[in-house]
Amino acid sequence: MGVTIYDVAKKANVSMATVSRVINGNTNVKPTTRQKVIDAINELGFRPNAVARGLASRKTTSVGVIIPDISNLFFAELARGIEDIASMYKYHIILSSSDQQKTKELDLLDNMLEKQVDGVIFMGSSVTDEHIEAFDRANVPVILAATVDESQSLPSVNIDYYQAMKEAVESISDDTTSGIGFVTSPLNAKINDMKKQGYIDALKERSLPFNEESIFDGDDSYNSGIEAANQFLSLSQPPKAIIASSDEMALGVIHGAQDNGVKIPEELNVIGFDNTRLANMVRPTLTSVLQPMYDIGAVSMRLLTKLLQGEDIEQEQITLPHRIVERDSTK
Amino acid sequence: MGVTIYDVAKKANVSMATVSRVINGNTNVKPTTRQKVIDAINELGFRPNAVARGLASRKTTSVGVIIPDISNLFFAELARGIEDIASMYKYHIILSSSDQQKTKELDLLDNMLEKQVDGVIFMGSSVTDEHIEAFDRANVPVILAATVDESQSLPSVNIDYYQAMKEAVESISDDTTSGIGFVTSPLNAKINDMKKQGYIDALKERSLPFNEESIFDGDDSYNSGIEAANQFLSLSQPPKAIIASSDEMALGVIHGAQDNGVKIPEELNVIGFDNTRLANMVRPTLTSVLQPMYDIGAVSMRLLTKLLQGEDIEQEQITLPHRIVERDSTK
DNA sequence: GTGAAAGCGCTAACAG
DNA sequence: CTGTTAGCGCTTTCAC
Repeated sequence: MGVTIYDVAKKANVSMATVSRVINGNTNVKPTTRQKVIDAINELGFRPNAVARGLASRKTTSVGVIIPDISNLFFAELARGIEDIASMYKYHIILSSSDQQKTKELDLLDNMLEKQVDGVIFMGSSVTDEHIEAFDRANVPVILAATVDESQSLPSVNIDYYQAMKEAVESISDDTTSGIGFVTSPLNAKINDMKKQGYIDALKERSLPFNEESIFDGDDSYNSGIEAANQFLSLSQPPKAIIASSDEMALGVIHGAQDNGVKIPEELNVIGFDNTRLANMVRPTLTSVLQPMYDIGAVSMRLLTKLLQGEDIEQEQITLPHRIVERDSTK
Repeated sequence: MGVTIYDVAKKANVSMATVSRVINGNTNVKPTTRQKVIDAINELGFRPNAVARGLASRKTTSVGVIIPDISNLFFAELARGIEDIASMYKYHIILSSSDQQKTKELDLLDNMLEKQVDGVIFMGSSVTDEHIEAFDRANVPVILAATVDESQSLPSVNIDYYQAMKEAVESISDDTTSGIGFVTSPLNAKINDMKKQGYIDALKERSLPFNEESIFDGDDSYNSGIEAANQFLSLSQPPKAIIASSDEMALGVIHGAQDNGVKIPEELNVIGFDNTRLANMVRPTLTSVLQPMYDIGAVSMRLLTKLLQGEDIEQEQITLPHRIVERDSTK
């Protein structure tokens, strides 16, 4: 560029300190002086250099966001939540996808810290001791969004996955004979484990059958939902309901079942997870466990701003409400 | 933090200049010295400060990305392409959603420039003179991704929207009596105009009827697709085919038609645009115009790295290939 | 092959 | 209310 705070100072016949004050909205400047400076800024087309400011102030007003995959609907929605609040508080987002690979996650964190981000929002499948160590060394606040850490030592924003899943199972109408299938995935391993536990406990409470065949390990894709349906329907005693840990897999289940001539919901109930826009884009429409992705992102970022600005925090581990949105794929 | 290049220098008994050389892989350092420095770096847990480096070198290795809406499947995919190439070349991404509002776009650009980004990738609905001016003042390269600018003065990456749409119309089987409907949206106005022109020209060539009723102005949402279907089917002479400018709207069209008891593709052909994952998640599966979103992002970023590193550019306005992926919603 | 020194553009005491 | 003066941590000539 070229034009600096110093050029502005000269043009306005003041010191650079005064220019700095004007730029930063410091009130201790006489209105006339302020105006002189503002005029000079406009005439010169001066644009403050945030890098220099960052070096001097040790604050960059940018936060790092480590996300598994930005092209995934679920995370993209979450990212939007983060972003909206960030821009509301004048922060910038440095965004990187990790594909949930630990080395990549750790590398990204390091790179972001080199860039002197003021804080980090982390989304990942599991939080290992190595992660915790790295977060500690970071010296800036790190928030977990839609990510659980068993040690509970980090600020985080989640829903109660265990309970949500349990309710999903309970929402299925009574019929004590046949079982309920569950389609899981390795993505977000920790969270899916919690869902699985909720699923198992709920079955137990209802004295419904459970065995290894009750669970299908998908990969979070539509196609693995189709495979799951085929698998379940080929059992000697097919389940009367299938719950998938993502909407996309649930859509696959619906279509897979329909391709087998199974009527939904009459012969098979299907429940998805996340209540993404997809839930409305299928016939029958999909009953799904609403997980407020956007809000998780927004609340995470808000929490981070509080941490950054030294505001009081009542609660560092936040649990947002979930709810089952009933549509036509059940009952 | 605390530990600086200076601490490392002291510990290794060299000058900070030498440490700097080691960090930057400068070859003019004696191997033994280099090793001493590296040891010191590790012992101290030194992490270079990219902000200071940015100030001194006037390069930040970060690029700004202005995107309409990161939670939109189409753009999210594009963003992933940008990101993958960026990280391959050690650049960071500063990402912000503009909602295609001009003021926001311009503001974001300004903010990013203050942060001294080395370049910008811009996605937006239309490129006005004001945009061009702002891009000029930027003093860093700006690339348009999936965004057309009539003046053709900026580097850009797109497909041939006009031609793609024309081919979509041509792909519909002959039947000279009834017309073909088009569902458009204000999003990406410029691009949709080109599609519209391709649509109109193709109709003309096939001597198919065209009037105002042939076009439905949607809003890019699933629901507006449903409305479009209702609207078209209520015409005295309903079209025998409907093309939507996005897959999500096309899905709406399919379901809207099916809800009216219309059989697809027997009674109505439907074609979407973008060939997103959605195209496989409907019954019947959706024929769609493949637009390589990921590639558009990747190629844009690659182009930017070339510009940034002074590599030779053969072509600044890149047109990527498109293609119609036929599925069960047509013929 | 290595060191000294001068900035990069701005913030932040500290005076006055 | 305003100016002076140090840095922030690193890169980059220019010497030696």
